[in-house]
Amino acid sequence: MVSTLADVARAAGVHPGTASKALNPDSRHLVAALTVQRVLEIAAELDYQPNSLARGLRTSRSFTIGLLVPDLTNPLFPPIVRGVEEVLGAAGYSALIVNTDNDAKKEMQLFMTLLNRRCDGFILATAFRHDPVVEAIAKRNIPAVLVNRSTESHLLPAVAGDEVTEVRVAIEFLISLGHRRIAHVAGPQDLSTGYIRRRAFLAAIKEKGLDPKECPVAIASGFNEEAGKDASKQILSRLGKRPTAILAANDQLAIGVIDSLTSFGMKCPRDISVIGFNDIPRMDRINPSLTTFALPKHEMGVKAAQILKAWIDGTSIPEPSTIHLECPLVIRESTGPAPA
Amino acid sequence: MVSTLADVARAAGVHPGTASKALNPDSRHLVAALTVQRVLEIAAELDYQPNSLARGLRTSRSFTIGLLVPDLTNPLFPPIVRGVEEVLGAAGYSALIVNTDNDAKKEMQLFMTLLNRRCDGFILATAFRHDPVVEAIAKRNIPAVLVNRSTESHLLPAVAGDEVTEVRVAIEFLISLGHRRIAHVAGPQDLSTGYIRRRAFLAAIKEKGLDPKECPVAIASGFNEEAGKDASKQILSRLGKRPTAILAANDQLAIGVIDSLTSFGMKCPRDISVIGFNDIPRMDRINPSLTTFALPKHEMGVKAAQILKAWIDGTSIPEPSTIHLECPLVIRESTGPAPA
DNA sequence: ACCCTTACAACAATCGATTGTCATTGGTCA
DNA sequence: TGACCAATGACAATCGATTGTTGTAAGGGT
Repeated sequence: MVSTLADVARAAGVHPGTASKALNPDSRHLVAALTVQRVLEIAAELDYQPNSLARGLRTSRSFTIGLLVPDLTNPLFPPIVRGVEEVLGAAGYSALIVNTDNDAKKEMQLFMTLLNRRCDGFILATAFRHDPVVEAIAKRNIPAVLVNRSTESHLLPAVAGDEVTEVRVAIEFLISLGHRRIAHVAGPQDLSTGYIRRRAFLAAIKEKGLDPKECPVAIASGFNEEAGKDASKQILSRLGKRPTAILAANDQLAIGVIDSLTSFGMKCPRDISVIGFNDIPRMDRINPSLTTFALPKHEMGVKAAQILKAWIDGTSIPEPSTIHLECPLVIRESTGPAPA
Repeated sequence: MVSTLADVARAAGVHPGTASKALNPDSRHLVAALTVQRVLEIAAELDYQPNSLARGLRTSRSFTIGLLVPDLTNPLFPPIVRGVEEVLGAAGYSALIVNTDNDAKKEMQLFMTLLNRRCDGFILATAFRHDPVVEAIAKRNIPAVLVNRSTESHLLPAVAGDEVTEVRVAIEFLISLGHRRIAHVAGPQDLSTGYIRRRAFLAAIKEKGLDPKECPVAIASGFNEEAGKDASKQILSRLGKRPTAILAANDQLAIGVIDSLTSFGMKCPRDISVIGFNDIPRMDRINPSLTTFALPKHEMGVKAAQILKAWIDGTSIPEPSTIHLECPLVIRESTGPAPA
């Protein structure tokens, strides 16, 4: 069916080992130019393509990377994946992509299957703040880079947004619009994106001298619209004055917040301003369009892939620290002046 | 670092071949129960995991499938991918996913690299009506299933929406709203999704006795918003009476159509009703929310994967014909009664 | 008591490519 | 002319698992 190295060697009248050397640019100098040419021609003629399994077995380099994402249908991740593939694909790597659904058990299990496939490296968009998979990777000293999320213990390099700055910018922006009572719908606290943004929110509130009692926080059970709606309702049902702005830990939560308003007879941005995170597609077209931070998703993927590639190649062993990329605030209709 | 079969065999005091048989449920009966148990225990103790490269090389089964999509950031595809992984992942397969960007050359090249990785089968969401990759696959008799798109020559099984029916339903629905001048923004004609829908549109117009001269068609250069906008402008700039409804070949085109209206001083649905295809996420939240056909994306992935799995397993060799899944019309704000 | 079957496990070949070692040839230099 | 060296390519071991073949001992039947 497909021709093997032995086929090429036979047709060229040389030993398979010689054919291998002729085909491989690095060892080609060990073979006479004439022989190289003959082998090359016959290889082309037979449409020879090396069997990556055999090569991988021998060289223990599979030119495959494992890419773990929580859920591809979350529009945050495809651009990251594309950034990764752009860099790694050009270098000859293919990506095995799996969805973990934020399930730690599933994550570990899928990681093990990828490991058995002898992936040369991993990119994880799935990290929990305490993540057994990350620990397993670090212990085995396997090249891997985190993206979007980071772990509490800095075992691996990570690429993420500059969340602390973003939260501060959001609060400053809301204050500039006259808001004083600002609430936060936080994401799950076992994820860095949920935890760091909440801590940054509390810090920013304090820093700006706002009254913490009037700046409540509700923790959503997931990064989805339903959870955002629930958390928002918690905040709005509290006794005392309602906030005039809500910072949500991502766009889906923000949408949930906006959805929750009608049942309180309120409207965004008239009564409540809402800010999200990430700027997933079409946030400019929903109603009201959403003010949010434009996470450089593609760039994050590219950056993470570059670090991983250099690590695998042995060009540079990265520091296990987080690279923070800047995210511009995109101002749209969901934010406006605080009601009088 | 990681333990091999030889390690397990040595520790258990048996020959590697015996250990292999003990570990493999199918050949386990060839080994004494006591020995099986000992091998199993030691394997667990050493955390033995078979090297899939070695196994794949020997058995020529990699338990890997190749998944070609045009662009993961198009929200149509992630749900399909998840459907595929749900079925195939459970059966022990991992998926190598690549983006072709509707570039035939890239498609062929990526296919070849996947082929060298000895994928057991392929799922293609990338097919052109005439597709060299599909031909190459069919010629080599490799298990593969098309999804969402089909080819002109039915070389491989395909899973797609029931486009002809959908188009007819759309036209009937618009007629029932009083529309008589209905235009079509078609997709690229080298894709079945562009071609079939256009042909179905022409057929439905004829069938319903509408005047073809008042039911113009414009062909968009791609399935994106910009191309939809351009095509729509072509239609609206024509001499004569403008259409009161436009059927777009997918949701992104429909959005482009809606965007184009302002420059003509028109509004959807007041002046023009718009219908899309696929019901990608958040079409219920844009303004106006979009009437469209809810393509069962996840189910398509599941179906395609099931067919592929059965084929690979040799359980059943599928007919190279297209399975059409039903798509309900989701009626939203973008369609309304024809203006008087 | 002998033959035959059965159960078991060791053995070895194999998948396809890579790579270090070794043998041969021809040429250079003293 | 003889020693030496460079160039070349054949050879063989190897990666790790699978699987058909072979050898051996125990057990059953007559």
